[in-house]
Amino acid sequence: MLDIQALRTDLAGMAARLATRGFELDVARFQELEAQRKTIQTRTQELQARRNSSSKLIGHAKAKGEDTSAIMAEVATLGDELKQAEVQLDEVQSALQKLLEVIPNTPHSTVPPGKSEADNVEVRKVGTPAKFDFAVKDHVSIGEGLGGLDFETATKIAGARFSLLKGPLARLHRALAQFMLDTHTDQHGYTEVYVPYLVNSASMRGTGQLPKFEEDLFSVNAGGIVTAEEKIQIEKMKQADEKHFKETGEKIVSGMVTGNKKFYLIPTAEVPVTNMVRDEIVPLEKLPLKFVAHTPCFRSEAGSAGRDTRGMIRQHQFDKVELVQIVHPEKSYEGLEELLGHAETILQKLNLPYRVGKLCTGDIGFSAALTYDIEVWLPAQNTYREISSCSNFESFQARRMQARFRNVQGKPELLHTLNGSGLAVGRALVAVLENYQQADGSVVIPEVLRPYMGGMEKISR
RNA sequence: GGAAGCUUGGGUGAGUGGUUUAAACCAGCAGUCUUGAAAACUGCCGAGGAUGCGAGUCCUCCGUGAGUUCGAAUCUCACAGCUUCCGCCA
Repeated sequence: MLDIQALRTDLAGMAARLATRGFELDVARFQELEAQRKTIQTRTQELQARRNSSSKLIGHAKAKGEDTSAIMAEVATLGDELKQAEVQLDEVQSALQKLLEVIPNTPHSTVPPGKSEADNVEVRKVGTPAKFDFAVKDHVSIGEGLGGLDFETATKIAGARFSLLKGPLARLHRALAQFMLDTHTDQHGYTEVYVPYLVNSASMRGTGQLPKFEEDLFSVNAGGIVTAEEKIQIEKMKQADEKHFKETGEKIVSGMVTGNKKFYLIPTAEVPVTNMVRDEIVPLEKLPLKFVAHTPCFRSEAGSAGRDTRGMIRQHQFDKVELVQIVHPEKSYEGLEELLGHAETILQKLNLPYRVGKLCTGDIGFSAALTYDIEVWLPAQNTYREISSCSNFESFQARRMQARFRNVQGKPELLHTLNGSGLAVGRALVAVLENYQQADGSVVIPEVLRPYMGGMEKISR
């Protein structure tokens, strides 16, 4: 969420910055709502002040045993007007909030201008793709050839966009995750955390997935899956009950129909980990906070029908090791470079060729101010594919979450949040299979992973 | 799933309808004293917001949301969370 003060003081400037990333801010609407808010808020507060002082007078008078009927008659006339003003204020405030919640972050000044993925800027290329003296196979053929990758069974169990790993390949997948976690905790100073995979809507709101991207998420209702029709039915029953109790004045008994609790499946560990500091004031000396978590990630892939349908590139469920830093605002860009380096280390240790790119204004995510993508070389596709995305969100998420620290003056100030994949485990597995494949269909295990594979050097049929 | 209790500024915690503005203590900050530190003493010390050039004035917040009232931390209802016990369970 953007700073509403920034919008009030420099609306045109903010609109211009948002325009660079292709977002058209409804300036007229904002101004209209702001004008309304100002009028209504001032009037509401004035009425509240009058009510408060009159009520206080009644208290004084009653204490002295004086007659209060005159003041009470006067204050009684305030009631309706005040209630109406409060309702109006509430409406305009929530309209403003709604408008604010769907405005993306402003890009950092160093973000290259551009419209799409094609305008992203390459920062560096590391490692050289190996030359193969045989026809390379993609990870699907390699995995199936080794008997360790089984999409058919996964489809039977769950459906499209799921995968099933078996034997040494399942272990290799686990080895990758373990290796990443150990590297980040032992060498990069991150604290490992284990977190909930289901979160509430407040957490999704905090990191920016809600309210705008609900269709990308999976959700569940505690107490069983509830269909849309059932939901409507429950809502009707609730309303009928409420009406009944209001009309009759009967007491509502605990255990009557109540709302179902909704959980969202995390699309990334960013959500639970970053929300650790939601509504917190972190002491200055605790900064920076650096957390690493290995979790499954669940994405509906609603907008990507037909894309990457072969293999395990784009799945409804995949594992990821996520790096999160919660830092002092002055340290966030320093932190981003550091975090990016930590993610790169994994690829270097695995000896996988990759390149780093800076996303342009048109391709950058909703909440991010600056994003680096790391793409790993996939020989079968003869191209680099995204395996990590490292972003600085500045105070955008912190403002939504009210995540703050106490500055040297002792005043609460918004933190900056950063995160990046270190790395996507499924895609790392794909990269290892394809880059380490041999002519006979076997796959050599990268040296750093062998301790996690019981010393195994190669996976063959 | 059942029962009981609880939820108040960074922490502990008083506060059962108005008489002052949420007491007190701890932590924190500043100062006095001291060669320095500690102790002691003095003062400051929740968050968000409106308005104003400013000093200031005002509003909101006692788990969340409704309600009763001229007036609610306090009364009523619902929900959430925590603690303990019972049941079930990996």
